[in-house]
Amino acid sequence: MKEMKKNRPKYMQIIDAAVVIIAENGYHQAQISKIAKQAGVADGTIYLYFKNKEDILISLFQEKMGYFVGSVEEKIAGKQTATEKLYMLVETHFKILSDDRHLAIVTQLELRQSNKDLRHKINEVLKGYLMLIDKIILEGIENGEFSSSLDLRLARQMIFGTVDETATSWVMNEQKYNLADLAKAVHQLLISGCGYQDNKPVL
Amino acid sequence: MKEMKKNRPKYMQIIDAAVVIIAENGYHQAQISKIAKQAGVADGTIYLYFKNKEDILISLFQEKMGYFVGSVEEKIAGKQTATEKLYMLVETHFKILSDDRHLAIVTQLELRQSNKDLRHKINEVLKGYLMLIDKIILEGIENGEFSSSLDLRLARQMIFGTVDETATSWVMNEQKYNLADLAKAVHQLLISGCGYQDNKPVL
Amino acid sequence: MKEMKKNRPKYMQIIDAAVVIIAENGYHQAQISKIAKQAGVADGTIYLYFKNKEDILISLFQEKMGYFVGSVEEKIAGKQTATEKLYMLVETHFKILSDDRHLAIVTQLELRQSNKDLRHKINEVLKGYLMLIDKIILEGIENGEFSSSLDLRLARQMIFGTVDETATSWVMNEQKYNLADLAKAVHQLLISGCGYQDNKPVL
Amino acid sequence: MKEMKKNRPKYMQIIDAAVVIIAENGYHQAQISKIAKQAGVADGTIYLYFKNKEDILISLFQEKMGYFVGSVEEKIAGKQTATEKLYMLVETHFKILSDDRHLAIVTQLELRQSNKDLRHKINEVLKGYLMLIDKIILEGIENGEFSSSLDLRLARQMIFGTVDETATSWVMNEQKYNLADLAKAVHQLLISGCGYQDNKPVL
DNA sequence: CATGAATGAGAATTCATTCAT
DNA sequence: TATGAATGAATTCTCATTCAT
Repeated sequence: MKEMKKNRPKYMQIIDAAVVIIAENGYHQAQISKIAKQAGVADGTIYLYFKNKEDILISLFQEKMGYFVGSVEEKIAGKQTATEKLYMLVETHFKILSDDRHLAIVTQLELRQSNKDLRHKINEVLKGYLMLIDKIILEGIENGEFSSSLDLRLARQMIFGTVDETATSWVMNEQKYNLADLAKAVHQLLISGCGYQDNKPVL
Repeated sequence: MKEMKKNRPKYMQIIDAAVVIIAENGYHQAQISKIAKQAGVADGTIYLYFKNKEDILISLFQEKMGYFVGSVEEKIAGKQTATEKLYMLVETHFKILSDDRHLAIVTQLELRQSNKDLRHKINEVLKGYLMLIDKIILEGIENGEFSSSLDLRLARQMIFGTVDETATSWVMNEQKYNLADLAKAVHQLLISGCGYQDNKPVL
Repeated sequence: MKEMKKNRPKYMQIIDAAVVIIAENGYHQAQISKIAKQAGVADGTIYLYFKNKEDILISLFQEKMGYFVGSVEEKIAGKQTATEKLYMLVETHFKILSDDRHLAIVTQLELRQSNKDLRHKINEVLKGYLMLIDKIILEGIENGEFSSSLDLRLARQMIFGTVDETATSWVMNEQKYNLADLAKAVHQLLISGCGYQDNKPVL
Repeated sequence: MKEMKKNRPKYMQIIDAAVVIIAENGYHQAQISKIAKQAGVADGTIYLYFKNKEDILISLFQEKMGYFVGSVEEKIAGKQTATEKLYMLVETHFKILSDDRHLAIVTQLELRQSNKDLRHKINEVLKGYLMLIDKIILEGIENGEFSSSLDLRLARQMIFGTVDETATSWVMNEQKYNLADLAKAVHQLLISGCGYQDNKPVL
């Protein structure tokens, strides 16, 4: 039944309105009435598509994170090496945020203000993305691109932590510079670290 | 005037009460009345030491982050190489959080629920810590330990992002494993990255 | 026009659905959408048969109270004395409620939660029943069965108040005992009161 | 702790304000803000004395019903016979309602619109009053004033049902006549019933 | 006749902050 | 200094009713 609701045009209309309103007003100033107005529907209509306010936020995150995972998977598909795949992940991640500045503000800053419950639910959704990272790491280890002594969890946390922190800093600096341009250098860092190793570019 | 207040015993008493209350109840359930009760003072008394609720949280972060920076600086002092210094930073960071589980919950989870304004102020406080990281990176580049092509900002974001994400995951996993034990592997990752480079342990 | 509507099958279908829904969910949880679902029609269809929600409840009460009055009149018809007629009234009243536990809950508990306006309208409908009681009392006074000093209104209020309170208590006690069995004793009380008067059973 | 609150003047101030507001606006139009304004306090102050809106209503009923029971007990104290005691109960009941027309509206009409939960709680409070009735009935049976074949529950339901219905009718007729004047006749009815029994006044 | 998606008004409650004592 | 009773602003969600199909 909910699947049906998701396919009705107002479902995405409301989610997109929520992204705009939260980005422009902040999480705590994003009242349902504002979102409804932005979406061009009545307040009550929101509740035909979402159980409550929290449900809007989780759905928002699900939809957008689904797009993240889908986009990355698509970009990765044609690549042969884990190194190249990791690059596509970083690039795609930065690209999507660059292309939708509202979304960037919402995912990097505003949604983190949600309470613990919501954050745990968001983390569940995030798992799909983290598993994508894991797959790349394991592939890299298997084919000898990556160090065989890598701790999967720590490597994943470095990759996600670095990408996320880079994106957050960019948003907090009001997106003044070009995030997408950083993909190459970030990727290089993730592959080779800070240390001097006769570093040749990896790509 | 504030300096004077800081020296009065109730100042730290209230901050410590805030850490406990926020850790145990969550950011949004940490009412002034609860903090006052925990601190053993009346609600109104809090306002003799802090301008408002936000001021408690910033002060809390300042005090604790000051301790972070101080501790790391102390540990670093005796080390010769940037590599060693980076290790001490990671180790100390993890150690402090391991030793004060309430503080870990507050800084890694709860305080991030604050609004954008407060987060910007917290970021100001964080700068002292980030500058410490910068100093290590620059030293590493200068003496040839680190790659000369490092982008200072990105390297800092990788280091902080990785350490922070590792700590946050640990807290979200209810601190089930030993965070301090991860310092070595995390440090290795930061120095050498994921890539295969005939990886020898760096320490 | 309304008469025509009453004859269409969906009219009673909706009223019966309302009885079930109100009995099972309570007055305030008996939404139009639930009643419509139970009746097997669309929400909007309800408004083809009833002006508004209040109109459903009044109509419900009218239909059921009409059945009450009709049943009592029928039972009374063959009886000679006012005493016997009063007995038939009490017995029939209890019998109808015993036979339809949903109806009992609705009339004794749920419908009383309606607002003052609706209650006044319900009282109008109730008048038909109260007039039946009046007729019995007057007949009793005329033929010497009842005290000639009876105040008609007070006697009516005692009879209705007693029967109603007995029924309500029975419903609030979850209909655990047999209401119909109480008819004789209640009737005796109404005729002879509490006082000791060499009480012989009146029937 | 709550006992302390009850003794602070604002406790009764709020309850009395609630009686006025509910009587004048009806149960569903008695918003907290109206009650607060009438009581001369801020909305939030209400919640220092009452857990929630329902708690105001239960407390209101408790306080007033306590006054009912207390008044009746006091009046009964000096009387010798159950017949006289029953008279005092009816008279006091009618007198209290006559003297406080707002209270009459609230208890006879408005409070009955409350939901089932609240009604069950109100019924608990009512038990004190019903036990008073029971005591009178039992005493009357023991000393031979009342019929030894009385069913306690039914007799109680007749007495309460009659008094309550009489009061409710009076309120629904907008208190146009004098309720207190009816005490004697109602009492006579309760003692002797409708039947002709060479009825001499019982008092 | 029948549908059911859309509407939009309306109110209880919390909690940071104040200020008289 | 310290207290804690009082303040009052601010927002989600429900559901009777409508009307285009």
